[in-house]
Amino acid sequence: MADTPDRDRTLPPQYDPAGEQDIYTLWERSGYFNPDKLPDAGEPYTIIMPPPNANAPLHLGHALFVTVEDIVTRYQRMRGRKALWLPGFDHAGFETQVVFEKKLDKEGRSRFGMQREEFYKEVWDFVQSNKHLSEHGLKRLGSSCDWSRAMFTLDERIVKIVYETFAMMYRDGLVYRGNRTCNWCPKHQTNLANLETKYEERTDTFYYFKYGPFTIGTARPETKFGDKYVVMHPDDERYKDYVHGQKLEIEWINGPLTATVIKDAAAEMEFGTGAMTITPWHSAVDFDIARRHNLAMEQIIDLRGKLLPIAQEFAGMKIGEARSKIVEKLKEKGLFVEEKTDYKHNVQTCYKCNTIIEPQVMPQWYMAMTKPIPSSATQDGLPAEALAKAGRPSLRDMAVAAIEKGEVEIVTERFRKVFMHWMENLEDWSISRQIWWGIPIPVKYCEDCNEIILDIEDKAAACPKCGSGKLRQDPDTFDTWFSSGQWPFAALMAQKEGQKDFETYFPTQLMETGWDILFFWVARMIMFSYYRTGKPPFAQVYLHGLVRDKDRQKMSKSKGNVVDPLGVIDTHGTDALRFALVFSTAAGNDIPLAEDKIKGMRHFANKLWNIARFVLANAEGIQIHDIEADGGTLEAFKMIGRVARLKKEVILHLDALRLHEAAQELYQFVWYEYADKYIEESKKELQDEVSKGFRQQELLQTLLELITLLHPFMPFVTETIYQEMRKRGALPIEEPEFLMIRQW
RNA sequence: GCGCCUUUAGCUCAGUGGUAGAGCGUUUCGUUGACAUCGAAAAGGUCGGAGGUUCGAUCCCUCCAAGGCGCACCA
Repeated sequence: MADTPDRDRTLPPQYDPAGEQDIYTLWERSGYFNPDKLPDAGEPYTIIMPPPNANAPLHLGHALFVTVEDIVTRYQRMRGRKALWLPGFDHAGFETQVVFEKKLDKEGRSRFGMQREEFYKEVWDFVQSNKHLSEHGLKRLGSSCDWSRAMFTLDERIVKIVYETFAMMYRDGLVYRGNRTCNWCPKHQTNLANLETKYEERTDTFYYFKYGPFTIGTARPETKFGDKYVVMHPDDERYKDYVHGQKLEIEWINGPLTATVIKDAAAEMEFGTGAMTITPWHSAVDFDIARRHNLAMEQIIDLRGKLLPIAQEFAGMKIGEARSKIVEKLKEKGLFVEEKTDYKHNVQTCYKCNTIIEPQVMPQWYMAMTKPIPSSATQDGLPAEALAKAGRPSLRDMAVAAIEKGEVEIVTERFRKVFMHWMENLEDWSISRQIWWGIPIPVKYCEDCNEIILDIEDKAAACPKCGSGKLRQDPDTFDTWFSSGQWPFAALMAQKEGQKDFETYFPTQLMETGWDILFFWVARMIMFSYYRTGKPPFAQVYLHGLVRDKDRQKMSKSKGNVVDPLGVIDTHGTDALRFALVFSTAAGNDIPLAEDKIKGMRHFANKLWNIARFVLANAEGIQIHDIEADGGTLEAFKMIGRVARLKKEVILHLDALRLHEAAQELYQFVWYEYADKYIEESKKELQDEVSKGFRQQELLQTLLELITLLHPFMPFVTETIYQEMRKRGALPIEEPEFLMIRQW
């Protein structure tokens, strides 16, 4: 339209998401992501971002959490709150090390051939570059978080806080060194927490062998070399002639040995023959039996999963290949009774590599979950009733009380139940890992007297007990959740001196994360926070589900169904992706996300754009003013009244974190009420010179209200429209520079 | 073993104590200015089954069926 006088005033008929980055730059430069810069902001509203793992590119899961947290942050900001959304990145210890080792493997290298410092340095660089990529991705998603406060879980100030907590807990006896069965992954060469293992059903062969006068059953003949205890239930009539402690000379795999009869209720009468031998070094159940009766234990399998010299001719063999050979030998010796090949049982495996966990007895650090916290520890913030009820509460009790009291609200009832059920069965948490990437455990051991020396400043030169100068640094690192569990208070405490962030922004209001890390992370954050600060870390927990593909399949690289959020943004725009992620998505439910849905939401963004185009083209040169002052039409008040009612609904939904309902109401109102009915009517009204002026006002005012309500969901298209209105002088001068900070 | 969840239109999912909604899809019609990334209209559901509470249930309770999930775990 070369002959149109106001050519630059004609908006293109399609919304172009390519301009999103410019809008983001404007926001960022404005400084308003930093709540301290917000004019006249009221009470703080804080969300601590679950720090993305700095080991991989962003996926749709990130897009989802960003969308939800950004909607809430923008909403609260527009409601006058001093809204802080604090970003960060997680070094993600074991996870990152696994990713990095895979990378090494591809290059034909291995960490076992590297110096620890060299390895650490390479992972550090890898993580730094990933952090930059992630930050860029988060920005493209429209995150209105305060980058000036961004933190990394390995920042010196964070580590210091983590160490302080460890020291406090050590003095309170809440972390301790325990020498017992741990979950050893022979592939990754580290101990794992129970949560980091899973059970897989396998069908194996179950063998019966003659063990002196008994027939014992086992699925693992290869562990049985050292078995010199035979256990049965005290009430088992079949074995009533044998007494506890009785010695028997028997013939076993590698010759004669003296066996001892143990009576223990752990042996189930219904299982197998009711008689079993035990291998305490490689089974937690057996370990408990051995400890109850003070029995000897011996290691049979080394840390790589190979048999030790006790296995004689089998020594050095991988347990897998040794099994059949050992059975063969027992057959030759006439000790074999029978085998059943349909034995179904669950084997514990590493959650990362599926390798079968080989229980090993070795010293690890543990956190006591159910032990009463000594009265010297911080307990101020606990509700009095909860304290009374719990007596001297443990870490677990504090978390349970927090939920029961409602100091921490888990938004969906379903997850509250799941949480409580998990808390009931809580066992001590093993927090040490034999990996290199992570926060080192700040402990030294005296080589001469074995004294444990807590040394959080790395200054100890001599053993305080025996004076020896021979100290050995604990080579292990913390479970990454030990540090991220402290994140809500640590990320605020570690900010610049004088900013008083912890005082201002803690406790936070909302924790938004995936339900899959409810136990790993949320539960631990609650416990750490009460312990360290006496307060809950957050008032509410909103759990989102997994983003799946259109066939409800989990997205994974191996299936090749991974959708790259940045690719989606390139084709459909951030707003379309964001709206698709919250539309029709109730909290906690998984989200099947088809491209069609994103496309549909892109149509909506475009619809909004064209609504604005129509309104602006038909209200050229008009500035919004108070219609009531000059007596508007009845229609106008009806429309404005309806928008006011819509706003009330949206506020109710958003306050209750029903983002999907707010989104649906807005969608339907904008499209079916405002566009299809009101704008269609307006075409006639605008022809009428008498009603024209009012109608222009109504159209503009309604548009401004609607983009305001939609802004948290679709920040880019709404801000673009707002800036266009501003440029054209449609907005009164008292309106703010950005829609982002316009108050509802 | 302990516990949790789901079952609503062809598909994917919202929702409510008073006889149901959206997106996508389907059918028919309609394009000289907001938008074909559109408009007008339509088809399509006894809200898994049985029983109960209620004046009234898809929504509350019980049982059943199918599917899914979490925790724990016996040699």
